[in-house]
Amino acid sequence: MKQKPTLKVIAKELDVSVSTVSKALRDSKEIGEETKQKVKAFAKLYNYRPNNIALSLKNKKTKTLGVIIPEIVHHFFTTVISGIEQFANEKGYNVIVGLSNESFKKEVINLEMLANGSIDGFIISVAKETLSVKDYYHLSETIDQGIPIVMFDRVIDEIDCDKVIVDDVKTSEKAVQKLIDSGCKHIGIISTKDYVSVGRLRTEGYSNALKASKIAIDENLILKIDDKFNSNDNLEFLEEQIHDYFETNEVDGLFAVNELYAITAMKVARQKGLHIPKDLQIIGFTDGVLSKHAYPPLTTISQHGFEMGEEAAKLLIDRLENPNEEEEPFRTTVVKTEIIDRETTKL
Amino acid sequence: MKQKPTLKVIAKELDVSVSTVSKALRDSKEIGEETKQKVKAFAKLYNYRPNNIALSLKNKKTKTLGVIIPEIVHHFFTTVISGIEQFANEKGYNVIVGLSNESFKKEVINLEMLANGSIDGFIISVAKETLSVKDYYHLSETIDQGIPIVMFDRVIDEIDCDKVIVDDVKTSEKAVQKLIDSGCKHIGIISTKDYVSVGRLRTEGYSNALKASKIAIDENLILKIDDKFNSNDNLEFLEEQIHDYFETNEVDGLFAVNELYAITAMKVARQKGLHIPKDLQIIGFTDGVLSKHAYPPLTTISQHGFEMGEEAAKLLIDRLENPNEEEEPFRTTVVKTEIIDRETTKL
DNA sequence: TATCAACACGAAAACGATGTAGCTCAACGC
DNA sequence: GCGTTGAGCTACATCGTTTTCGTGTTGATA
Repeated sequence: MKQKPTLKVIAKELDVSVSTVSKALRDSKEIGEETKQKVKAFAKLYNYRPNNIALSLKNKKTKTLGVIIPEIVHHFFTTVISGIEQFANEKGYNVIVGLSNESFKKEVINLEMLANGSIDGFIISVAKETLSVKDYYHLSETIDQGIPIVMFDRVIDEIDCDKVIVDDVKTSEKAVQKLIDSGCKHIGIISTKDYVSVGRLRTEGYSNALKASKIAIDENLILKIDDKFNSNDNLEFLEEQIHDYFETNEVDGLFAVNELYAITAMKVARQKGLHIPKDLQIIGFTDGVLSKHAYPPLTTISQHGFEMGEEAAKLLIDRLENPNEEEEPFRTTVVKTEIIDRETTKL
Repeated sequence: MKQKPTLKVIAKELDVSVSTVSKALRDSKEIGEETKQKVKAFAKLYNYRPNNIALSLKNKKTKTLGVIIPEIVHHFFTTVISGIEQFANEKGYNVIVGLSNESFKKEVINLEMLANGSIDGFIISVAKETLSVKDYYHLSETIDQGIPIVMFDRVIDEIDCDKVIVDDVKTSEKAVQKLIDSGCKHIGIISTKDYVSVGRLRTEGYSNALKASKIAIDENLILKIDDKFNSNDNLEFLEEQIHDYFETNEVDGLFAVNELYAITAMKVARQKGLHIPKDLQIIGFTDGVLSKHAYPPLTTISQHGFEMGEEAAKLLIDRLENPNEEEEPFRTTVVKTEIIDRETTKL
């Protein structure tokens, strides 16, 4: 086992000083050509690489981004991570991932674990529990300490920072409008409780679309699922709720705020003998593997997770590398969405 | 914006030495009770946290694990990451994620980017391209430098290190046996090219099962997909290949080495008017969201990704924290698998 | 011959923390 | 009165780099 060489050992070996080695490797003009060559050759031979930790300490930059998400077993979040990773890597940054598991406490712990010098900035999608208890101290404190945060998807209006979102309201309007245009008369929505910002906004879009077409809003058609936890932990619960919903409501169009809700609704509808899209048209939100490979393939809204990730990384790295007295105003990037037409709608 | 305080500023503020502050905070008996209290109170007030980077440099340990996987938009890998993350966090470790995108070059770059002090050890599932070009220098060199590696799922026999795998051969045997028991007479397999270890082993299990039942092996029934790249990049290609396969072969049982192959096969079969499971029974490998939410829900083999992740993290951290002259023999943990019976098989 | 760049290099501080070794002052024993 | 002891604190080295500020040796110039 050959240990990684340090400047010191190279210096000793070559009988020069540490500074000389450092400068030679960085091609400083202070060092003579001959010495440079000698040092470089030696460094290459022993495969010298500067120790990142030492550099981080010196530069007070780690070139590492902390990404904290509710769960990773989730197509949308993984595409976002891909985007972050790609952009970050291009810029020479690494990515540390922390999972909050939708828990407020774990989110706080993760933040604290990393906000001690390990990372330069955060990209975060807030846990449902955090949104529900409305305790944002850990976030504001982190920002206060000079560590920038970029929020994506689930954002907090009260916190001032860069954000990457989709236009949930407008997008949902478009989706519901499509349902209307396809002839649906009784359009329902399966959403989340209002504390989840995206759920609230998408419900708002749903209402807007109906109003615009002068369709009365029937509160019974609005189902707000209360899933505080991981999406897969309470699948039966979800199925049950949707089942009850179908028992008490007759709908011919359904807008679901995520693909799991959409897929589950399809499953329940099928059990009830409904044919999709003949008897019931469905549009989901978030284009993931489930939508693509569902039967029938689900018409859905793509929110371009990869681009959201890229954009979030870009915002963060921009801010990190241009600390213009941090007086730069905070930006909110709206990533455009797109309806992917598949087979659960007629149009 | 209040900057994070360091020992130095606390020391100056309280008019004691840096060492005193450090020791007071660590409850050293060298320091008088009074001073301790004073320092602790001050530290709490200003929310002092030791700088991780400085500690890493001093201790030559980063308490960070590097995880390099082919792609993250993939249910199996994300469950593994969840497992890694959970175990690592419990032990006070962080997780840096690197994506190889199935590319040899990106794998090498990722390894080098992290093997300069940023991490204490690696957990890796090797890129397909790496397996295909059989160039393992970056891996052996990393190990040679004293950075331990744990491989999972896609492992390399020639490299000596800790490994976490499932018993692909035995498991596949069981699956195919199940198909035989369910009355299938013409059983096919959709696998990968042989350089992907898991594909080769699962094909081996397939053959074994047939041999055990004295069924002649028909090479035509063995389809080896050559997808060097990301699973989603060449979906049409995959579909085409499977389509051709069905054109030239009559099968009533199918074993697919991953869920995407299985789902795609179901789709093609459906297009050909085959009823599942009446006309064709299918078993997949890897229990993901696709299998669970497919129509009909796919009978599949769960390889317990979460446990694999936990196990990998455990092996790595064990080795990191017990550097018993690194003479500890390398271990290979075999995580047990399980057939999840759903609706694409009769039994 | 004294002066002065230019050149090539080294010493030392700094980043933030820890731990060893040493210092100072008081109390105590004999 | 002198050595010993211990409590309580500080100085300093260290981890691996970078960078600023010297410093000694040239060779050229006035």
